[in-house]
Amino acid sequence: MTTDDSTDASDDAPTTSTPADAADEQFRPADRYEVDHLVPEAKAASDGARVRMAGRVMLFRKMGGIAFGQLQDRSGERIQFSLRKNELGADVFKAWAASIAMGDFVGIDGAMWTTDKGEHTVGVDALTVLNKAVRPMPDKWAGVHDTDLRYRKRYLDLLANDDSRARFLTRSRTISHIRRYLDDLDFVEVETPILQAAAAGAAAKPFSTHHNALDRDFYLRISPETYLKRAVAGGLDRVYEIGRNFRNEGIDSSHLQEFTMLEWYAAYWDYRDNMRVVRELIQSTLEAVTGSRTVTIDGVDLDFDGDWPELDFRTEVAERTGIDLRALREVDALRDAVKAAGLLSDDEAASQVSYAGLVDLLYKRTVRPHLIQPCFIVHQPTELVPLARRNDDDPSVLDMFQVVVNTWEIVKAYSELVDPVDQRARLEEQVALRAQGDEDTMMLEEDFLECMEHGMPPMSGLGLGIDRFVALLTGAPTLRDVVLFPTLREAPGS
RNA sequence: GCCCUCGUAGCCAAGCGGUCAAGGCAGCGGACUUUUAAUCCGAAGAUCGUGGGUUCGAAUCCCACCGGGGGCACCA
Repeated sequence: MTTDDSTDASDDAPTTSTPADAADEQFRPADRYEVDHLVPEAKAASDGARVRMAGRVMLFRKMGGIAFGQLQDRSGERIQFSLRKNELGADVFKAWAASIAMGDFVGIDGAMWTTDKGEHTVGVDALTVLNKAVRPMPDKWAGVHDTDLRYRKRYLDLLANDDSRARFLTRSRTISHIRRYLDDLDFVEVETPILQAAAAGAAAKPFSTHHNALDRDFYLRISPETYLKRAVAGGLDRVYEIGRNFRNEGIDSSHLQEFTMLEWYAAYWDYRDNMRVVRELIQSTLEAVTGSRTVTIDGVDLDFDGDWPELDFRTEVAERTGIDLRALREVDALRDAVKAAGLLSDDEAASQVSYAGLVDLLYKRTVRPHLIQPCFIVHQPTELVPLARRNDDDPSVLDMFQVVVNTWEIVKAYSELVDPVDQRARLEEQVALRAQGDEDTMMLEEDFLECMEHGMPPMSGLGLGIDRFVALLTGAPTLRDVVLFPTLREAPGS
């Protein structure tokens, strides 16, 4: 609607679709708006260049015959725009200046010019108010600090706090980089069921729900593992999935009940292959997203460069506690030893009915809190994961590793158990433990066992907690800061 | 579930037993043609999270509840 030669037509009334009396009449939102410049592009354009842009008004100030505002678009950057009385005419200037407020969405069309103070500015000669904000913006200087508000009304947090916006962009870039990396390794991205008849693939308490048409209860998946293995059995040798898992457990800074997990499975790989690939993936992602292989959190530099130390699970436990898991292979004996050493309280020790649970708790309590720099912790006792392959030289441990950084476990991976006889036996142990009251056991899926009986290639799988990884990359102290809309209690009054 | 802590207008925020609960931003009215959190003038906006209690008197002290944060417990 605006042409180049209308720019200097200071005495003509500019063409416009602006509702001049927005305050009086009922405002009706506009429809689409054609844009040809983003903020950084407009900033780079020379004086006199025509630009057509749309975005949110982040600042607006009027002073008699000129008004300045700042427009922010999806680039996240802001550009100044101006309305000038001597170019627009008194009536149009007055009407337009009155029709804009902070928080509104506007389309602007005009020519670039530079103010006396040297700021590159869009001299608006056609203004379209695209939509009004009825509620006020957060304080333009103080922003939004209340954490409750930041989580519940994330859109305000995103508008007011640049670091919040940056964090979610980092999250997005991280995930795209991971996709590209795996695609280049010839992986296929797949999607597997979230509604599952048996919550399998991990030791965790599931959410349950009900399917009306089938009149059948389902669990929300706690892990995609057994479905991804079915896909590999079907000939999709390298598969990955990035998706949500659900675990009906407590919330804290490193746990969410709904979290995003990357899982992949590669036929003919073992856990050693995965150690190499995941280290390279993490290093490459760090470089792509942050430009460095070092991350600083709470003043501590975490150095991801080079090889990472490899720590033996049982050796670490022994060094920290004096307890020899190689000798103590049975739950009651271990519990007595732990209690005797004063490592866990009676309640804590009693809370774990299984050997796996007790070993895991012991490790989390005594070893993991000391693991700050990126490291692999390898060869967990066999009982810990019923889906993992035993080590050939020492069947009491698994061909397994975890990556721990800053006391957070961000990766767990192992060579997969593909022997249907061993698998059935180990899942039956889980069923027995559940019968003894251990809720955190794996459910037995007959269909999965049947799949394995049809034959599965040797493979190794890996899980990486995306939320934790992104929190690490962005220095966020809690997972809630890297999830746009975290689950919270019901807001008061609702 | 337990412990600690916080909750004052749309936002930021002072007040921590004593007159009508500061101030700023945003919004509203006005002035101003080069601002950069523009400035100036004016008017307005608050069940002080909710409900009880103590006190002559409560935003301020106590109890309960709701919500946030941190810690513990549970748990990837």
